[in-house]
Amino acid sequence: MELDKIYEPQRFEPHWAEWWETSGIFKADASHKGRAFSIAIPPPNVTGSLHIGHMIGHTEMDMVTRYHRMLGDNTLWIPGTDHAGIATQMVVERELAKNGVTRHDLGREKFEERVWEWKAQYGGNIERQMRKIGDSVDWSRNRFTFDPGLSRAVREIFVRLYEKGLIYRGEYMVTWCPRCGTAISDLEVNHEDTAGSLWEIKYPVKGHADRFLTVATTRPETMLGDTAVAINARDERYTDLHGATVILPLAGREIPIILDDMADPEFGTGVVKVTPAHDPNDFEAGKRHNLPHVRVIDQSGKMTDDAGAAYAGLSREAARKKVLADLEAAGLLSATKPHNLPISKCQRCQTNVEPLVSKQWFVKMEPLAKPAIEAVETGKIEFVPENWANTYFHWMRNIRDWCISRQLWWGHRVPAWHCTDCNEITVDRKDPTHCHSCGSANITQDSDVLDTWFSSGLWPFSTLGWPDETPDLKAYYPTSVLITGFDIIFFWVARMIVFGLECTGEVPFRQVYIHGLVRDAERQKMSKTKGNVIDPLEVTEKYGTDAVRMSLVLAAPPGTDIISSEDRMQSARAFANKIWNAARFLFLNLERAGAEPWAPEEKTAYSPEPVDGALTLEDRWIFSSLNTCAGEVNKALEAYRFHEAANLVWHFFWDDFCDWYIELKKLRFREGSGLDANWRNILTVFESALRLLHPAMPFITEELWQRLCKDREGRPVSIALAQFPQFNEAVHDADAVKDFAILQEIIGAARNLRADAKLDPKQQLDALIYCDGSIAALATAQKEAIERLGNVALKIEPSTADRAKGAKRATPAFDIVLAVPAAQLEKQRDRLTKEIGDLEKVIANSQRQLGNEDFVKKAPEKVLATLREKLAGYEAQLEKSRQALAEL
RNA sequence: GGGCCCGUAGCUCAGUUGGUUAGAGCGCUACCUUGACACGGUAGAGGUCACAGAUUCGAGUUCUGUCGGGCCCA
Repeated sequence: MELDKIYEPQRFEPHWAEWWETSGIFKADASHKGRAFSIAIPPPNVTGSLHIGHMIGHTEMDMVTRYHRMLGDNTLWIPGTDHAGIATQMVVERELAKNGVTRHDLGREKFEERVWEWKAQYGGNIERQMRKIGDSVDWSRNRFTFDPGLSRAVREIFVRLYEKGLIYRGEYMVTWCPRCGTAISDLEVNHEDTAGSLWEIKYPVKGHADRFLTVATTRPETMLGDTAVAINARDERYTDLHGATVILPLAGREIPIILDDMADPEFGTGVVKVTPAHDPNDFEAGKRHNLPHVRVIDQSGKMTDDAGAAYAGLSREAARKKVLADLEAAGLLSATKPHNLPISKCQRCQTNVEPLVSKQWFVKMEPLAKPAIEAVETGKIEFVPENWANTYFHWMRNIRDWCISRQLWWGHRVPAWHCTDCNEITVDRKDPTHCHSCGSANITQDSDVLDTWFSSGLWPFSTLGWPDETPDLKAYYPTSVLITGFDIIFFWVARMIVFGLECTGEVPFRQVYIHGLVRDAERQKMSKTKGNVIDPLEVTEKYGTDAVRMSLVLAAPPGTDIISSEDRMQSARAFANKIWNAARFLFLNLERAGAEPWAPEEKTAYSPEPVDGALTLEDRWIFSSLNTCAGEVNKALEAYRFHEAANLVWHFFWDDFCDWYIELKKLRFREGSGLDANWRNILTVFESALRLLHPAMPFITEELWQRLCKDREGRPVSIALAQFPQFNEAVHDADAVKDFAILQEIIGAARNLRADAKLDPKQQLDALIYCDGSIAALATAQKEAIERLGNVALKIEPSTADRAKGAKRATPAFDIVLAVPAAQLEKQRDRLTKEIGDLEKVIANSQRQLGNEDFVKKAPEKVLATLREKLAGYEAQLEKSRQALAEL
């Protein structure tokens, strides 16, 4: 039973991590009778590895899952990963590139095989990490967004939406990444404020010698694709030019001057260039005015032939330089002004994105968004903290159609076939052999794949077997809560709500808990590209998984970001070490007492057992304290106040259980006593505390619980399956709590007086306590405790007795005097003087309040009564302190 | 430009519906290797709750404004 002197989590964590999986205790059973609690993991990217940011979410999910499992709920946590279209394709292409091979050399089919091979070999990284950190997921239900079942769900919803007219294909301006060679959604773009320039270019007006229209632009290279310039109709400066044309510099093309509100007369020269093929606003303007598109930049980011022979083939950057130089030479560049502008970059590869017109597939979002907004408005889905609902509403109410096609090879292929004979499209749940319009067999499947988030959006129900009505779907859907970071509210949360309602008619989850992001010491978001990620495996190796989990949970109150710091991990490890050593102490002394290991019959709340026919104060108090703690922890966990739950058990275990309870129980240990009531009480509290701690610190609690309970008959195989402690009104002992507080005050006063006197701490001092009635009874009963913990020899005197010489502390309940030589009393004097000053201030304050007629009239009686009571207390205290000072 | 959040002890942060002399962890100071724990114990120092108004008998907590910082969206 003996434990190592120092807590070394590395020695037992791997064992329990493995056993939790092989024993199958987290495997859910859909036929379980309990209330269902289910949670779907936000599927991490299959190419990814767990960073510390995931770890907070995983810890919170694990805490809430373990908590519900211990409540006896029918609990399921579904793990899995997503296939991460662009990211995975990039990884595999990079590998091929090492051998000078491109995906085109392999061909689509072979390439896809290679990706599957890669996935089999490296894709399990994040799952291994999840096993290591103790996630209590059901691995038998592990899912991948590209699994056959989930792919069928994707196909089903695509066809449904297509049939409803909610998926369409068309030529629109989309955000294009020239490096990735695919369209991406607006969400996959980062905007960075960058110092750039605003160039002013003079466009000669045709037929008006020496008349120019000056346009301002941040992207001069796109002027080659201008097909108009716009002015505002009410701009009087240009009224005479209505209907005129200008000659596009460098290109020599004649383009119209159009009247459009997009030109703001107040801003700059009031003239804007219009490039419908390369700017979203201009694209719209082009539609309004029927302007032609001149495409000057291609899909790889190079200038096209239409840009003119002088520019064709140049990169965007080189073209800009040349255009500016050429304009300058022609005397048409009138100004270059510094200008800050947002530059849009591909989230994956940081390449500047390009707005391009191309043929893509879209989901019509507005009709789908409506019920999704209502679900949150009516409270069917609740955001925690609730202000995140604003972010959600804002996005959903301004939603734009979703471009779901990607020009990639890794992903769910668009289930649409194009007919080469009639040009119609056939979309079906089963691969068609002929065109549904003309019957021709000359059909080919669309080459695009779907956005990964299209499949992730189905996750809460596709993982449970949808579109089939499986027992899992019936038992666990809707899921209970989604726990995730705010950065994917749009990407994922919103789309799950949309798809959940559309596919199943029900919300995908009832609550959404949004946690903060973990930031580094400079408050930077952690990201692979910045290279500031903390590897959770490294720190869990160093401090133990439990300590890292605890440190994160404590640092993560709802609605705040989490600053990751190794200091916090160290202090959490110190806490784990404390638990370990408390157990070590108990086990050693249990052996010394000659008692066999023993654990109480499992209950959710306990009352203390009498020792030698009577309940001890420390037992009455600690059971009350445990009871209160259990109640508060339950409340905190129900409300997703993880940090509060962690704080409560920390305080209970360290301050109450270790510092007071164990210290007092040391007085009652007798060698060879066997397993007496003292021991049964201690072990009962300790075992309950382990259960309270288990959701946050699963490893150390499992290790110690197994050692403690291994021989108990009829026990669950794991603490993870034991019941979670609950509050029980009947157990609460208010008198004990009150008396114990006075005991603590007596001991505290003795220690404080001694410390101020700066005497040898080993020297036992005489102490006299002056009190009457119940306090005197308490002091008498707890004489040994006071003497031991205060290191004094105690005498109890009536309050009327003359005070002895020495250091004195006066409180409402008692006075205490420590026999300290007069020479050591200086600090006492300072302290009393300060105390008197403080009291005078507080009394003046209270008197002023009570003297205020309005206050007395309007404040509730309860507040008045407590204040009067307190004032009386302060006054008595002041009197005592003054007297004490005088007696020094 | 629209929206959200933050400003409390040296540092990082709690403080739920307004009502004890505002708390924790780390750090700091002094003392202590007392039968588990120095990853420990005991005692202690440290705050005009960013600023200015308003509401209220009463504001760290509600409202308005100012300043400073962060984030999201356009």
